[in-house]
Amino acid sequence: MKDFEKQVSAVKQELEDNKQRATSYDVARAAGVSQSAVSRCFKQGGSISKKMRERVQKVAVELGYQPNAIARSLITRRSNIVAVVINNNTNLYYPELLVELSRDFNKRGVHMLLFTLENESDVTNMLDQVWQYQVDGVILAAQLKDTQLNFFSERSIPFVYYNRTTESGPCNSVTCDVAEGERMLVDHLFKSKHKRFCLLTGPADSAVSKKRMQGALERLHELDVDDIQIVAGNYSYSSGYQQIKTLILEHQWQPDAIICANDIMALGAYDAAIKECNLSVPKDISIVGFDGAEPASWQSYQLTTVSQPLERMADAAVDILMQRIENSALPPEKRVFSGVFIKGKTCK
Amino acid sequence: MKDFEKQVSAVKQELEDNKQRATSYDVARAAGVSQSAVSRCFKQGGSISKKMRERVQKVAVELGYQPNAIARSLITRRSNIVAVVINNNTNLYYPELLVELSRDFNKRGVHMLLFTLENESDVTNMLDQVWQYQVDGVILAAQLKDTQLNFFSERSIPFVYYNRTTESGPCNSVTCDVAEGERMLVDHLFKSKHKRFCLLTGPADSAVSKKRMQGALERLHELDVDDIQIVAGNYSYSSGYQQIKTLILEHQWQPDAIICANDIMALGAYDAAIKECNLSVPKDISIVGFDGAEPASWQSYQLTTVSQPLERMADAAVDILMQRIENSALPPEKRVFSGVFIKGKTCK
DNA sequence: CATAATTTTGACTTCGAATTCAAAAATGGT
DNA sequence: ACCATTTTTGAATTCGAAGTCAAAATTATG
Repeated sequence: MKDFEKQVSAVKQELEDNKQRATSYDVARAAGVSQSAVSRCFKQGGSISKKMRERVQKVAVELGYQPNAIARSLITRRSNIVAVVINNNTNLYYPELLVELSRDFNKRGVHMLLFTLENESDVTNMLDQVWQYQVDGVILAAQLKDTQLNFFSERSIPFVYYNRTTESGPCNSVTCDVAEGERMLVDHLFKSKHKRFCLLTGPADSAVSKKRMQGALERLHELDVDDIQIVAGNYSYSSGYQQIKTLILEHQWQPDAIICANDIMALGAYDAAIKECNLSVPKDISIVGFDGAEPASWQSYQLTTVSQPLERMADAAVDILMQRIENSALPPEKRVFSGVFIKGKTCK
Repeated sequence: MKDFEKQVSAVKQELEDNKQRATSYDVARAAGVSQSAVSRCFKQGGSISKKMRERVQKVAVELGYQPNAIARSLITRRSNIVAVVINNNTNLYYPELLVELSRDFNKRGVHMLLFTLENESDVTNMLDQVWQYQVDGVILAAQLKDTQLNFFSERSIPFVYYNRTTESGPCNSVTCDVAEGERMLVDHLFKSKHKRFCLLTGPADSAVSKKRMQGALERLHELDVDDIQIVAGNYSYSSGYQQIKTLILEHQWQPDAIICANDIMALGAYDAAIKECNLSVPKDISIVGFDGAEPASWQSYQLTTVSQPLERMADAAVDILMQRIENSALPPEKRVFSGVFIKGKTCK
């Protein structure tokens, strides 16, 4: 056995005895080089000779060495971690979003720290954690107060608002053109002679719901429709079900079209209309949603809706964020995508 | 202005000028104490006088200081980060799981690094990242090869298998008693005189599907049923739809009961039976699933299924993992939960 | 072959918080 | 008021990789 190999296995033995993981110093010692050399060896484009690189790499593999990302982050001031914040109490369709974001970030060697918010205290906690963990950036798929957004700006942590934006002032955001989408839906309903409209909203504090309902209302007003009833749901299937059941059976007010703030509620409304009110969809009543959630396309439903281009929106969000991380001087950017009208079978 | 306040605002100014975030040294300097004191102040049960704590805290707030979690992790060898790995190409119901895990971990001040796997190279990449980021532990809601599991054991990274387990040898896992669940379903069908069974499986490489289908098969054999057809799906709604449509319309073999590897496929099967084959459920054909996914309970479906106690399972997984993180000497533990039979309306 | 130009290398410092240990301060008992 | 005991405090070290800079090794040039 050569001296070289002897040294390697000695170090290896020592690490095992002490149950320690290999550090760059260990690799250096085993390979008979300096720690700097090991570091450079793992750095893209580091100034290092081929011979040295091979030698170090061989030892690194032997010892199971991988650079400690924590230590690296400390000195480089780059954690390669981004926070993704989603709002849990809304039934908007986030699962697919997470997968999509994860795919995009991983491609760039960036990792996702996931935060799910349920109440206000979660928000402040999240802000603290984001700060403590030195995340490089944040994707916000949750509604925050303006003062909470300031938290990021003050600390120059780049962030992108997903599916939301700020009305006043600049910020990075990726949204779907809600007004346009709702217009398509309303126009479609109007053209087929619907007269009495019910709007089924999301939770009162949801800006997304507000935006969508407002979009629909505006168009309805433009078309001089004023037979409108507004009912408050909370994005969930059961809220859609209950609200429509109550509206029609108890309040005895029967719309000929229901415009829902999201797809899942629309499915609830659909089931209530059919099962509870003995109505036929779309003969007696039409129903539309918004999102393009998977179940909306199932045979039993085939909901008429506007589908958000989730994949492109996720790509855009990641893109915008990564750009600001690389170059903090870039000005804010709002990217707006058009939704796709899906002609289902829940409208006349 | 007192000397004290003067010093604080001087430091604050300096940080702002250099666009630096406050460190414990800055706080120490501003408060006229040592860095050690600042550190102790932020440590639960640190040996520090009330007066000092208040003084430091006041300055910390003033400077917007929060301990740098990265630096802390480096010295404490505890990142307070766990990796959660989910398999993306299966349509099992993970979204709720993520929310549940997130809630539990956050309660304990632990954060989730999310990994979604799509192919084999994602796995090796994930393993490297887990190692590099010094995660304290791992929740595995994805199928891994034995050699890949060894990666964790060799490095003594605690991990918990979710919804899966190893047959041979010990490991931490949280599962639902699949055999028992399938037995309930089969028995239910058998009692109501079903004779011809179709099993609709998940993807061939899914251990979960294998387990579930095997459970159903075993019980069927015990009951001396042998009129069984096995059809391969992939957990998705559309695979369920297509496979059942094809089976009944083209192969002209009509079962009187379909046992699906998961709920979402069962819903596809349901729709295919009704819309494509003009059958009535449950009069002509019965359908059962497994999971307790949300859409299965919707009025249009009301699927008969076995529901997994997701919340308790998530709690258990977090619990087991955190225990092993605190105390690495604990022996492995397999926790098995019973599923809950949900008598829907898709069975005679 | 000598010298200049270039590349490669290693010693040392840095990032920011936690911890050890000894010194200093506060407290208690008489 | 004195000494013993306990509690607080701060100086110094540590974690592991990356970057700076000067020394050493290599290559190029006349």
